[in-house]
Amino acid sequence: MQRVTIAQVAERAGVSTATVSRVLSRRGQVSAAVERKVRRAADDLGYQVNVIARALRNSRTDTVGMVVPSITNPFFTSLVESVEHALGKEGKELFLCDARSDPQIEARRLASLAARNVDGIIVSPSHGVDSRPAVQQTADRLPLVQLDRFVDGTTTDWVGVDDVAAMRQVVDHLHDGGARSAAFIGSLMTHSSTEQRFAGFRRRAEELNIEVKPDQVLLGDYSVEWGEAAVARLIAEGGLPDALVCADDLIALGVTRACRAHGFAVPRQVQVTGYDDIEFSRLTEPALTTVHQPRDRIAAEAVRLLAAAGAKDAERGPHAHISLVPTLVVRDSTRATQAPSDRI
Amino acid sequence: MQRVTIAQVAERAGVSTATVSRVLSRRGQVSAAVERKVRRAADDLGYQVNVIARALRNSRTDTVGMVVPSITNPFFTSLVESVEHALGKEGKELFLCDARSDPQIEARRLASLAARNVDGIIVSPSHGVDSRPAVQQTADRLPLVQLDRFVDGTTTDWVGVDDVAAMRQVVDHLHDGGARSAAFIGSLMTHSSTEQRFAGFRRRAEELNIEVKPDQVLLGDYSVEWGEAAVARLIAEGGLPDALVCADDLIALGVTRACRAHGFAVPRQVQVTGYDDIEFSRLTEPALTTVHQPRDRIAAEAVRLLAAAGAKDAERGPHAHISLVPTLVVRDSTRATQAPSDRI
DNA sequence: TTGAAAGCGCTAACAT
DNA sequence: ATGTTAGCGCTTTCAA
Repeated sequence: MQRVTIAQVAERAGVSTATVSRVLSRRGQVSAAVERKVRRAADDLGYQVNVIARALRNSRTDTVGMVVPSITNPFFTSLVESVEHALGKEGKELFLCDARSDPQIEARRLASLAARNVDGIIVSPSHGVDSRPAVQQTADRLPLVQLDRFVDGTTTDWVGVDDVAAMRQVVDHLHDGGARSAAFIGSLMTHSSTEQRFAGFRRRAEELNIEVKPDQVLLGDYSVEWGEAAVARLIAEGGLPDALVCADDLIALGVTRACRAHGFAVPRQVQVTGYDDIEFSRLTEPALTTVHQPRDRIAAEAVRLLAAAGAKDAERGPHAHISLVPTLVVRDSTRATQAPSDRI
Repeated sequence: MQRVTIAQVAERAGVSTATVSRVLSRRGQVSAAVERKVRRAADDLGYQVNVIARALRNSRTDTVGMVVPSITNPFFTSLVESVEHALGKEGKELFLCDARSDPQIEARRLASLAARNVDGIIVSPSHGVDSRPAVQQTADRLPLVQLDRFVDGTTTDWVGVDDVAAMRQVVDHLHDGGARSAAFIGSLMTHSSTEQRFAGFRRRAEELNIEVKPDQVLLGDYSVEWGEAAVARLIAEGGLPDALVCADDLIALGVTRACRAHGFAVPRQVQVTGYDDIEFSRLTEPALTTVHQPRDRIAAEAVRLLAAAGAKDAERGPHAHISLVPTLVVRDSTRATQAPSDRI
């Protein structure tokens, strides 16, 4: 149970602690013979570095913190997986925190990560406004990249997708399938993703003369339950439009299910689209047409930005906003494109 | 960017670092006046403890490590959520690692957690045999609890559900619905969950005279894809039995989907059951009958065991195996019970 | 009640 | 090429 220290290794190998350190952290010159002795002794004793002590000394932990709104949302878990993978290549580890969509918990997590001396933080903020103080404060102390969502009025690096361009593709596709009216089902406008997605949706719908009734813009949260509830409400208030555009796949899953439950055929009577392309989106009946986010790419860019920020350190350069273009994945919840009509 | 240290707070408050420490870690006696001065100074400077330094000194981190086979499996993420919640009440944080179902990665994660001086480790081992050395070695150094799955031949605390009892309920229910033949679709027998679940399934099937053809026990992995592939294989090799019993919900999701795709009505022609009760299990068409695992309870017990192990420290008491009884959640993928036949 | 000082395990000057 | 030593920021004796 007693931890083996560098001093014990040094004693056993008959050298100084400095030499052991040099060997084990592969810095500085050591003769082959001594190196062998040291490694031998370390193995015999089952030595393991004390990362804590090393971190205190180096003020570097080779650890990156990540905070996501919900660890049970498959989009975020797959994003986490991508980030962990990208970090692995740099020899860094990930410290993952779940904010439970609560800016207060989020603030605590951020503070705690900072106190742990993580080398940088990747955060997908829970709230477009309320997350600001904590995110900004954290960004002032150490490298921070916002992922997917961002907080209003903060100046930090950001990586995500071009929601407006994505929604343009979605609306075009629905229009090709014959949709002339549509509803939007999203979360409250409490974070940038919904805002952007809605803006993109609305703009393109207008351009294509697709009718969007004001009371057919329904805002709740990113959950299956909300998707189900929204459809019930639409039906109660006068029926469904040609298409239901959802701000994420969880909502779309609930929407699809509710449509079928209420006897509406998807996509024959009503087309449905999601966003994110989580694994389960292909499993529902019918499989969901959705927007695929290039997670690996997003993760790679985030890690790169973090590394860059860590390097320059003192001088805070201008911040980067990297937005990648997502692709539309057409499955069975929308109507097959019949010879796309000419559009301007 | 410069971190505020206890020394700066001490200077500003006009006291010694020892006093500051006493105030901030609320140990030892300090006069009210001095306490106020110190808190004031700390606030002014925006002081935050350096968890690293504290950990080095105390050799306690108030952090628990958790290693799961796959962070994209919703069962594990919801388990993680429960664990994090339970730990929060103890003022501890969670360091989460994904082993990607690979014992080698798992071993690295465990070593890295140990090196980080976590106070304890919760692990759901990736492999029933290959995970042994790393798990055992780690358990020798610090408090460790296995969750859900366990490694063959290790002696550590364990918390999970009674798979055999659960499968008994499943088989009884299917039998009530008229099933007289069944197939089992699981992962390779590389971890305890499948083993136990299969054992429970087989025993009860025998007792009830339900036919299980040897070539209708199909083993792959815990994934939707495998569920789909398994059904294709069954159909190719002579058709489906009355019931398809799956070792987890992901498999069952794939199985259900494949059945429908091949034109088999669920549950009219073939009944399907899952295991875990992940959120998505109620979303498929038809919603899945499955075994609900009491995650919060499992998490709470695990945290309790860890705390206990951390306390006694020196003397390693006997290890606890806590198995909770899960409940069957009947949905639409099995036939409604018509007046249960008398069983012995 | 408060302060001085040692030391947790490690690394990096600096010295040899 | 190797050793000596100071010190990262904190807590905790021990003295006063």
